[in-house]
Amino acid sequence: MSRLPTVHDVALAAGVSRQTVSNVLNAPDIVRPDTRERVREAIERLGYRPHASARRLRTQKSSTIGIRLDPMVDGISGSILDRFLHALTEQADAVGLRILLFTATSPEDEIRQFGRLIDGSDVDAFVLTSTFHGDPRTEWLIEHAQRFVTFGRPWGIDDMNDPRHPWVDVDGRAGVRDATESLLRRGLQRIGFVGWPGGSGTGDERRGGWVDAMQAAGLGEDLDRLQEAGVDTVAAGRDATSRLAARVPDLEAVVAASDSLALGAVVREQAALPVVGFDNTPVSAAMGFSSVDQRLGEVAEGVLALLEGAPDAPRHRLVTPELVIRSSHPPAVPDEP
Amino acid sequence: MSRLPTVHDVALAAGVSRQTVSNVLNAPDIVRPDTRERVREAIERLGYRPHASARRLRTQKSSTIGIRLDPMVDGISGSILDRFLHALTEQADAVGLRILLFTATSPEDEIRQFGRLIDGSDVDAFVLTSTFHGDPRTEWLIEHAQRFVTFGRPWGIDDMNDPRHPWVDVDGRAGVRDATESLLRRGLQRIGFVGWPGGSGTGDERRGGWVDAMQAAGLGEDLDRLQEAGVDTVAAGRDATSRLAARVPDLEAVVAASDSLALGAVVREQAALPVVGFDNTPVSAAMGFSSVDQRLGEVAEGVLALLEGAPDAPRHRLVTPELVIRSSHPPAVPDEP
DNA sequence: CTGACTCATTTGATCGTTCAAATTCGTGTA
DNA sequence: TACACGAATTTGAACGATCAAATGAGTCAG
Repeated sequence: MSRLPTVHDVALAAGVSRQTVSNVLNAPDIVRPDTRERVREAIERLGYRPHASARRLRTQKSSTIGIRLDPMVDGISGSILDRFLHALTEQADAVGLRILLFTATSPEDEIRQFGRLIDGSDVDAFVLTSTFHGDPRTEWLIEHAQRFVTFGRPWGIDDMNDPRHPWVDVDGRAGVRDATESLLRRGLQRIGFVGWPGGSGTGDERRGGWVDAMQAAGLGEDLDRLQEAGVDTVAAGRDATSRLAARVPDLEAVVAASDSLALGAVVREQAALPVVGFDNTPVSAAMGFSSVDQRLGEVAEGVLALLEGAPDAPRHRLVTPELVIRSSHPPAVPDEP
Repeated sequence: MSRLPTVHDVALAAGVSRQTVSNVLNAPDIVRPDTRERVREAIERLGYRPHASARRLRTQKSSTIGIRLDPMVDGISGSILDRFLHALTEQADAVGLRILLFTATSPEDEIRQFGRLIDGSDVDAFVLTSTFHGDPRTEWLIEHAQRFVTFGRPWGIDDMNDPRHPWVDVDGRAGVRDATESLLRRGLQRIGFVGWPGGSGTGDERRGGWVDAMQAAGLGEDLDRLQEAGVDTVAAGRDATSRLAARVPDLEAVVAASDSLALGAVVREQAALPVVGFDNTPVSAAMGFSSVDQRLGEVAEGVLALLEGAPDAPRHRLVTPELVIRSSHPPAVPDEP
């Protein structure tokens, strides 16, 4: 197999100079249409591909996004990152960006990795997942003037609108509100909520969606009695649902903060009650219960847009999730016209 | 922030030439110990990191492994790739290799991507997952003299020992045999198997492990009656278990070819029977049933070893999985001394 | 017909590293 | 003393692309 063709070879073949070839690739509009076509034809004919490393050396941009591959989280929801990664990879590819993976054992270690990757000019932007209150990583990145976007909003008081911290998040509140309203619209009223213990921003938001919908429906009385909480495992979901069902014998449905909790509810209830989960994981599909889908494609799109984005463009984006209705959902009531 | 230091800066600081700095990094043994130390000190002091792209341009090696990120598979088992990826990333990093992700919509598309990545000198080796009978991808890679390793053995007749096709796989047969023997050792005898429909190499191997163990225990009579099959979903697992239980009322345990099928069995049986799955996914942990762990760390290690491996080293590796026993397993019988 | 101006294209230099060949230095041998 | 030899180090060139500045070809007003 002979040497791969370079800009030089293409230039020779098309009877133009190196730079013109380069321009056809990077700034087509400044090249006269007929030359452009001739060069394109030569590129095609020779099967030329720009050498990524050479380009990166010259431009001093790696066009690569670093993302930490989390150690498998406990719950079933681990696959969200997986799907997000898939969407991100696909869309990044379309705009000429690559995804470089790395691992870390702690936030501090992750910061160490940031340094390594930046110093080696391996990446020129980061995507962070699973942000938490007082996250040292974002602070470090801001301090060191690195490009990044977080999937997950910052949970500090004022951080949400800090223009130095771009973020994309899913509007969990709206998602759970939708799910609850969907059940209300079908005539159910005693709708319980199984969530996470208070204090996690994400969890509180999701609970808030349920509260919103119940109150709007004039069912704001009994909300304390109708909710239970547990850590994000199937067992906790099952137990929480048990407690709830014991306290509210005429419970009509359960909305859960995650598919893990929802699966616990489903296992416990043996499909006697409609259950709605959150994340639309393969498990919800497999078990046939409804779930709120995070629309990770849109999240990925938002992340890339913010990474590229002009400084004056909005610095964050809230994606509205979508309720996916499955067989265990109660049948729809004919809509009012 | 000022410009990052280069070999030149380090050379100046240490009072040597560029090349000596380069040698300290790439061939330390040809540099005199005291010079070496002086250069190392300068590197440390300046915080120098070699520029990855420059190095790759010069050496014409990308030190990057391409791996396709599968579109989320249906079942729960999607997380295997996830965990494999994690192990691979971690270990690759340790030997100076990077992992580059890409996506593809079909094997043909994947082959197109191979071409793209090779032509752009983005990667110099591939890791393939989910190999299947008559896989066109491996053929293409062999044809085009590309370095690669598959996770999953080739299923063609003679391919297994083809030295041009290096592979690492998990010995599913041994895993299921172990699982079955573990139940036999605890005194159970009527152990059913819920597998995939015949014809998939992996599935047939796993079934084989169950057959092996049963026959070795002198229970080879009724094997046809004791097995059922279904596609790899929770629902299929539930239904297959139902059929099995209907036919074999005194069924004592179920061994399944996957955690998806196993979950179906668990849901159906409500923990009345011990169930053993395969893959040790988070779901098995969450639901508390035993499962066979693929030891993805060892698989990753094997993959990297084969990628680097000398041509005369063994061209494939079979990893023995490990049974993870959980609460739903029957209590151990005191071992014979 | 000249000069100013624009648009398209070319030329030389450069990014940071490593390869290959050249140089320097110390040491042992005839 | 001279010479060869090997080890340690240095020097010039190259990898393949893009940047910045220079050149060439038209076009139009004066």
